Amino acid sequence: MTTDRSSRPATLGDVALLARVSPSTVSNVVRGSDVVAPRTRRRVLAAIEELAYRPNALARHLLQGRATTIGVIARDLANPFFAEMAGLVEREVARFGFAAMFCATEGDDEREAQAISLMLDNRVSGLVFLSFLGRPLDVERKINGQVPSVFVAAEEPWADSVSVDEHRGGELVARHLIELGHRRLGFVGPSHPDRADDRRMEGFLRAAADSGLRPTVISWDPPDGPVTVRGDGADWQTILRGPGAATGIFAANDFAAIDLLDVADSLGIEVPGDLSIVGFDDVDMSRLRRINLTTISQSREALVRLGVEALLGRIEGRILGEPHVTLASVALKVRGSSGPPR
Amino acid sequence: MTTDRSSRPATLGDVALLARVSPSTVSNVVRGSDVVAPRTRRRVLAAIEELAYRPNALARHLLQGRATTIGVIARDLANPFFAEMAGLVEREVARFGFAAMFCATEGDDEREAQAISLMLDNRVSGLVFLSFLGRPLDVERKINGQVPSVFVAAEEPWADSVSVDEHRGGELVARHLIELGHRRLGFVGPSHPDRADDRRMEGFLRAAADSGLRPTVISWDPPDGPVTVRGDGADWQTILRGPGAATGIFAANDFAAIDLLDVADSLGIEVPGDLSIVGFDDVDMSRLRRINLTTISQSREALVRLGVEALLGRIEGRILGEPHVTLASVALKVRGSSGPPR
DNA sequence: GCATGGCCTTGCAACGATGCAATGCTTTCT
DNA sequence: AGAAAGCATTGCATCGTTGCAAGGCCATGC
Repeated sequence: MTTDRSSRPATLGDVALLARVSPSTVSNVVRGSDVVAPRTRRRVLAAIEELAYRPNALARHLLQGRATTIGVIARDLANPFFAEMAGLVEREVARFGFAAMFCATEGDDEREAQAISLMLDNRVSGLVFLSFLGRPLDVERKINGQVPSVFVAAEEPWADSVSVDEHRGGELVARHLIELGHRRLGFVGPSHPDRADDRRMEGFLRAAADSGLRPTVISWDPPDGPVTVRGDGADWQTILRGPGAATGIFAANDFAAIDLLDVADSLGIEVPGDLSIVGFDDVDMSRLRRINLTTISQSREALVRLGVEALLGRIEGRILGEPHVTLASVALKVRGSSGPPR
Repeated sequence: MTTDRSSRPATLGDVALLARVSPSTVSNVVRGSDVVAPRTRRRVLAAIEELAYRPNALARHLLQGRATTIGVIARDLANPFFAEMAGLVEREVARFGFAAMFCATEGDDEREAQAISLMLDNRVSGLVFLSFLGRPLDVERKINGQVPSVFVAAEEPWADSVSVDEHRGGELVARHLIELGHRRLGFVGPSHPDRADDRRMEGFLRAAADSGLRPTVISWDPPDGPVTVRGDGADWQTILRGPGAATGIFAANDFAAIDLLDVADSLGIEVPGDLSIVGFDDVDMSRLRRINLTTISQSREALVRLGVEALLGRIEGRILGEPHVTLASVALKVRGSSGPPR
């Protein structure tokens, strides 16, 4: 009746005692088995109510060898693109009764390794990786097929992945800029062999080459911290200033693009008058009038939904066999940061 | 030697068998007890290595009655302010060996209740709430003193909390605008009795009243979704247009401020010429030249650090007694969105 | 009146780790 | 040589739940 102030939470046994049945019967009621007689069930339910009993997930999971928990590993939660996706993953898996553990690695391989261990130790049922990994091979070795994994907005050959057609996105950007009349193109972004950013770049360069253009490229090693532009001065000079300066630049992601916008502003370069900028991701803030960034949009909801679907399929054994890559579509969203060159 | 491809992860018993000792001895080695003889320890360590043994956290936690896991409950991970803090909480608790579970409630009380149950069922050692709750009383009843809890960037009377001096922040904004020469002030923001936003407003109104001013107030009920401005047209007319229109507006948080900026842009109202806008939080994007928002800054790192410190203190029993409120300091950061009225 | 069957209910052995109490094995001292 | 002491190792009960096999009980049928 009154809330029980006893320190220890009630157990199956406590309920059984109060309802004058065996623990097994209580267990049957809790799990909704249909073998329990109605009047017994009612008595047990009353006892459960009275003691505010809740099953101990740890015990259940121990017995079943797996926790109904999904691990989410993101590189950088300070980046709203991934933060929002992390939230979406949690929402999506919660629909199927899974809890979500998470870790933001901030590009630190050490932390990432620890996080994976921690999650494996807790016997998570599956892992969702948002964005790419530090040392993918180490991670593969560590996970060693023990737990179904899926990469969202990234790809690794050894696991399922859901990503957008990065290559095509890059192409769309190049075509857009070329159609506007730009001839001197540029690319800025981090460089990760075989990963998303590089594919965006490849698509961009390929389409440019088809029109006989060779964009200037500024790329940098994957940062240890959050992804920003802030390269050194020399590079910026070649791409932003001087006779050969680009008039249309593709930034590998919206944050790089927005930072670039900031740099352009500080140098007195007008956008889109002097310089057109196109990003990739279509993060929330890109639609603000003050930013108004032309960009490639990808549906974070769709990515996450597809990713979780694939993961649960593996967990439940519905999906078997080789890793599978799901591609979601991309679309160019023209806003105010791109226009014809002067 | 070679990686073991067996499906089942190795257990204490497997290691014991291989090392020809008892499970207890393996346990002693794993837990770093000093009673084990060096040569035995070496043999056990070799076996652990060979089988790639990792202790099953579920079993350990079951025995100890508590998981070394912290639950993080945020209202809205799409809001970078909270998303970043969630990441910081995870980083901070990881330093003490805790894993982090999370849930983004998106303002849905139902989801929040479920999330709390899920975390209690998993026997988390503590809960961190980022921002306020849906129905605080229900939550209190639910948690019922079972688990130490701390509110970060929010306050609830029944638990420890770490927040900034919201009232003083509001004051600073009012003084700033008044010093610039503004006489027609306004406030926009969500209204939650006894919570952060209202305290910001109170501080603002109080300081304004001290100068004989009575700002226009537009507030709205706590949204179910993300926090944005997007009120209806009528309200905006009174505060943004007409003879009594405000020339200096305080928005309860940076997102509201940035949205307001967007509205002002769309109406052709110049900032800061026609209208000064001041926010609260100092989120990352506020420093962008394109946004350049005058705002009240609070250190998210400091808030999280203090919050986790308090929580761990409770968990370890170092801190006892009544709930404690820790206040962190705030500072006005003057940028380009505020200036003297025309 | 006793066996048969059908429902419910219950005992019991796991799951993988922990920690105490108890054991075994040396070694040393008298 | 025998006993005491000391150190290293091990048995065992436990944590809260699950699921199977076995048991109890009642009513029915012959």
